Amino acid sequence: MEPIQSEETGLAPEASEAPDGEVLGKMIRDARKEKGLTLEEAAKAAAIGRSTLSKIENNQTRPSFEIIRRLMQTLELETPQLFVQSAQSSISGRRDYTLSGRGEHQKTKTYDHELLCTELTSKRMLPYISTIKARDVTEYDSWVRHRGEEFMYVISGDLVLYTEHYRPLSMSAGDSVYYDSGMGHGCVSTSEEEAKVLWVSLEI
Amino acid sequence: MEPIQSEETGLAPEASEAPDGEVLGKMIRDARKEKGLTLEEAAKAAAIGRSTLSKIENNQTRPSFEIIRRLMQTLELETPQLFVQSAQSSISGRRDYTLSGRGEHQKTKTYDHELLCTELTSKRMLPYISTIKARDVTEYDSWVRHRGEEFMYVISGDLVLYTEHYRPLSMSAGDSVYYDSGMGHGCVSTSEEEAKVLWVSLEI
DNA sequence: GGGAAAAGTTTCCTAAAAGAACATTCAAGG
DNA sequence: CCTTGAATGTTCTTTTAGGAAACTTTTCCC
Repeated sequence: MEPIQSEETGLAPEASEAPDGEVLGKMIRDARKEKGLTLEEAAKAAAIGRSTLSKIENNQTRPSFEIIRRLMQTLELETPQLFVQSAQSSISGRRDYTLSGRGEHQKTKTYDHELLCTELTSKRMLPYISTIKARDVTEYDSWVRHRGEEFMYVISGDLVLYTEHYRPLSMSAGDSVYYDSGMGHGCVSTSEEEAKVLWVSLEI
Repeated sequence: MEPIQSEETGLAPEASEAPDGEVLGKMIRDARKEKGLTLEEAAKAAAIGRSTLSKIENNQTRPSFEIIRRLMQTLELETPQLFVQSAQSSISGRRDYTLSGRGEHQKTKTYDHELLCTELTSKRMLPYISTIKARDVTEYDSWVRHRGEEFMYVISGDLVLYTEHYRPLSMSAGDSVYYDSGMGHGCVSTSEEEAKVLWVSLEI
């Protein structure tokens, strides 16, 4: 149901593998369920038809931008999510290497929360993996805060990222976040087992 | 042009004073002009019709979400802008936080590269996941090279990282490397299945 | 279980978006 | 001026979204 290509442009819709085909509907349904709303309640709140919402959730239609906008407000969805697509993964063991100048790459011992590179002074980004114990915060009672930007990727487990300015964000394996690390933040593992997270931090 | 209310819901569309009515079109036109594209070029790049784009820019239509998504990619528009009511476009506000949670990531036109964040302009690091097809190089025939640093983490699969100055490096799930991306580099998947790699790139 | 009520899905129809073709405007040269 | 070609705007047609209502499924009491 997508051959939306134009004769005029002659372009295939390659540039458009997006939330639509698969995940958009699920995303919205999840958000609705999470708020404990029925189709009717949600539809009413967003001022759209019940059937329309149903079709959207089942990916049976390509909603208009306007409709999506209303749903976003109603379900309090974060915008970027909608434009983004899925990836998932699982990992096993790990070794790390650091390639720097010219010469050899060296192996760093990686235990549990460990740096993923050596020769820090020559690098601007700081990659490391953290293991977050079940139901335990990474850093206690206060926000972690350091001028710069940070990218986080959940390798395994489930966790919640708390931030100073936003609602808590539930994440699981394969999810990622990019945020301003000057904003207070912290994690709690919500899975039974511990969660593994890859961080790449960039100081200003 | 707004009586979009439903008999069923009986709700007025109050909850929706958004970019549509006035600014959406302007926003898009501005973005296009800024990139120095003509209607035709932009439309082609976004795989939509020229006339459609014209109508959108003149607010003569309520584009579908899909269409907006493509335009966003093409024009590299910031997502939130589109949803923010602000009739006035002072987007200056802070923008920390790009979620790509719940397993959704934006896919870029770069075939199997999936960007893990949006609003690129506001970020210094560029995180993305690449799927490397079995026995296929990521980038063909020549080294990839771009001033800056790069961190790579193997999510799944086996691969070999070839670099200009070093011996090929075999890596598998969980391994990571940090290197100067100014040095030519490229990957080949050595596993039967495709390999998934997480990259975080930092330009100088 | 059986029957109601609620939740969700599908159908049908109307209104509107998307694309192609046609029309217009605009900028340069002659 | 008056072309000429590029860029944008408008008209026309086809396709599809969106809503109401009919229909199906699920839930949950009795």
